Amino acid sequence: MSAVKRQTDPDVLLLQAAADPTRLAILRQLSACDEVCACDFTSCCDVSQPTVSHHLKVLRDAGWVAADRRGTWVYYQLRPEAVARFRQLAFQIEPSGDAGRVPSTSRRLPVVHLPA
Amino acid sequence: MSAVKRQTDPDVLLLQAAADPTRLAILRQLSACDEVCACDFTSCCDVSQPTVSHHLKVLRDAGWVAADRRGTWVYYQLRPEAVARFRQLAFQIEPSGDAGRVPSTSRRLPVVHLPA
DNA sequence: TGGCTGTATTGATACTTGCCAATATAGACA
DNA sequence: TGTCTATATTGGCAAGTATCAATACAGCCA
Repeated sequence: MSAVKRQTDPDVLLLQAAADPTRLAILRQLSACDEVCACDFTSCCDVSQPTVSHHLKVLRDAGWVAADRRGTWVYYQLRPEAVARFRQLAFQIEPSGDAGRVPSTSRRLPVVHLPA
Repeated sequence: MSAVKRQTDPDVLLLQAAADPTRLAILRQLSACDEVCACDFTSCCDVSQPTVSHHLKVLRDAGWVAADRRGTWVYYQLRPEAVARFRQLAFQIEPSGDAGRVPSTSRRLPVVHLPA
């Protein structure tokens, strides 16, 4: 039941895919270098090659990353659509009383009220 | 090892707390009404009272919500600091082509509608 | 005080997930 | 063809988690 519910909410899928230390490290790596070879994640994430491959699959299935095979190597990059959806989600969640206020710790971001 | 790693990254904790259908529903409810009684989540989330209480505890521990007891009832609300951190994270993850862009002035987010 | 209501915790269970070793697959090249 | 490298998948295990029933706790009121 809960498994069904979970799989039907794309936002939850997106969050779940990002909510892992290894996968968040992968996403951050992809933010820094726009294209990263799969073999490079093995060193940066301190896990075995099959584990990296597994996490990359999770990120692929969630729509976070796109894979591009060139010969033997597979290069990964962030999918802008997923990043956009993540940002929309970030702006959906806001203290209703504070709508329009920017906390001191954050950059000055536009407070956009997006449709559900 | 992974458990340790996970617990040491506050961003992962924040994401993990949000990456559950029930808890995301709670966060969205709190975005709509800035204060919600604990008893109201039972109906909106379609889970039992102990389960709601459990999820509220997870959100509390992650810093997402604050609890305010008034007599018998406990009212919950979003913590702006958590919302701000979540937004920072959302803008930290970006296709490298967008790096350094200031969102408030040029809000040309790659808003592409994702396929299901 | 006792009884009532709302909330939190405990205990048990089923499900999910992260991990690695072993293996399979894909492509390059001789 | 065969071998080599890079990547993906499988199988199994250990750990985590979502859930509810039962119970405990907190606060109101008679």
